[in-house]
Amino acid sequence: MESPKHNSCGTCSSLRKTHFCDLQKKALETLDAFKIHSRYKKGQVIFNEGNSPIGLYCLSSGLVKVTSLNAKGQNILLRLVKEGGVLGYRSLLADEPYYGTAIAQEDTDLCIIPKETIFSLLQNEPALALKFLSQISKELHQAEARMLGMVSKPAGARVAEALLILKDCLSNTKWTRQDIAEWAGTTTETVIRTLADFEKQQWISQKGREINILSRQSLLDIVSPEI
Amino acid sequence: MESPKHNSCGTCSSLRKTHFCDLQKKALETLDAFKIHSRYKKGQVIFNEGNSPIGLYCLSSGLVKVTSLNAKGQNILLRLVKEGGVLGYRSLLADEPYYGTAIAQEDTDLCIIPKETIFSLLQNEPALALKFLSQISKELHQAEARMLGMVSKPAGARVAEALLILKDCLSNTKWTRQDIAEWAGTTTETVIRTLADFEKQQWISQKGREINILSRQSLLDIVSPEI
DNA sequence: CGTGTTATTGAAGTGTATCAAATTGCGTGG
DNA sequence: CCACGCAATTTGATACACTTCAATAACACG
Repeated sequence: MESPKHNSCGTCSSLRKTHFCDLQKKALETLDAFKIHSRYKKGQVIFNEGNSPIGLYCLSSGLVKVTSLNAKGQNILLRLVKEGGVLGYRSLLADEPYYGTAIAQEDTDLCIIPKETIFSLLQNEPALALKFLSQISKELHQAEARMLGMVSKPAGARVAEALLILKDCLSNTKWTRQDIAEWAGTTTETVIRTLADFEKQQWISQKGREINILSRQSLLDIVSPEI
Repeated sequence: MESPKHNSCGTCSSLRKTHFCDLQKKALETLDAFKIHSRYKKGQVIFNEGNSPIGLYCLSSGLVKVTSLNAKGQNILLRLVKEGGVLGYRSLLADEPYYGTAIAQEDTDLCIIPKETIFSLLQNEPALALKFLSQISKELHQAEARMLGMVSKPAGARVAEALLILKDCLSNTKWTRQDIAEWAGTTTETVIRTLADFEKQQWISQKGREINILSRQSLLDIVSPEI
């Protein structure tokens, strides 16, 4: 693995994918001056439910999942963040404790931008604030859409959706049946039975724990059935 | 009914409850210059799912509900906005069409702030942008918490929650069993059976279509049961 | 090559949806 | 002001998708 070349945001390979891509040199230097680079191994916890945010996490590589405990004591996968994405901004901006736990799903490189730095940037860089506004607005949409799905779509459709999203996000990650269940808001047993069903329909194939999508369209069809 | 004294935001009775409360005189004058006052009677549609946002709605009085159609064709109540609240900002900021329909639940007075005006304000008033960031972040939390509840809490708990929220929001509004069902993500029949149950437990009383909460604590207990 | 984790299968139970039909409450116009 | 008619509410019976629990099988990892 190459050594982390994170002396400067300007040379970060993920800069162009981040919200900070359009910052002027001077603002980037401010970022550089205060950010703290950090590295997490697969499985390590980045922050815990209940913690108070100390800053914003910006991923330069890897994959992080944020899960939250529901009323039945099972975890639900709230979001996935990959390189170029930001993590922990919701709680930071709302000035609330984290309500989810962030775990490195793969080896992850990230920078922590201290609270004061990011708030100062947001105040001095209107374009940056607007980018955050736009992103959170989109996530709010996704969250509400997902809520609608949870009450109205059968488990099969939610499993299909989870499959597509997880595969899209990172296909080389070893997603377990439980990961799928946590996204779909159901149990592992239901996921297994549903996957067996999908296989019978020739929409996917399973060898061992691997899942291959054979007909993406068929899955999409049951996610959003055309009336 | 008094005539709408909406010549100026500075004299608006709801100003202090809005995100615009801390604006300097000059910025308020900009708002005044471009805003359009409008009035909706109970039941009237303010915007429809699929429409493109033309501006931001700021309520000076009344109550608006935003609902969205789910996969089974039933409506789900997404949010309630009362005086001082803003409406339609999510789609505006994300630059997406509305995915919900806004209906005046009561006679409503509001001002439409054109898209250009609000974006210009957000760029020139960092504090305003931060307020919006904070609000949307909180709503994202609520949406995700609600999603967790939808998959993990039994219908009874969701009905109790809906009761509390709808009553809190405006107790003098005539909420129907269907309104409750739309918030709880269930059917009117289940709501009725659940309410009958609550009445038997002496947590509420029903006379005709009226519902009175007798023991708020008991309802809270089943919403978030202490383990 | 064993040991713990993940996956699989089966049977039983249950919370809710669904459908249909009766009843009540409420606003409206005669 | 009453009666009418429609909408909202109520109740019952039935169905079923999904969870839950339990026990076995396959896999991956040291």
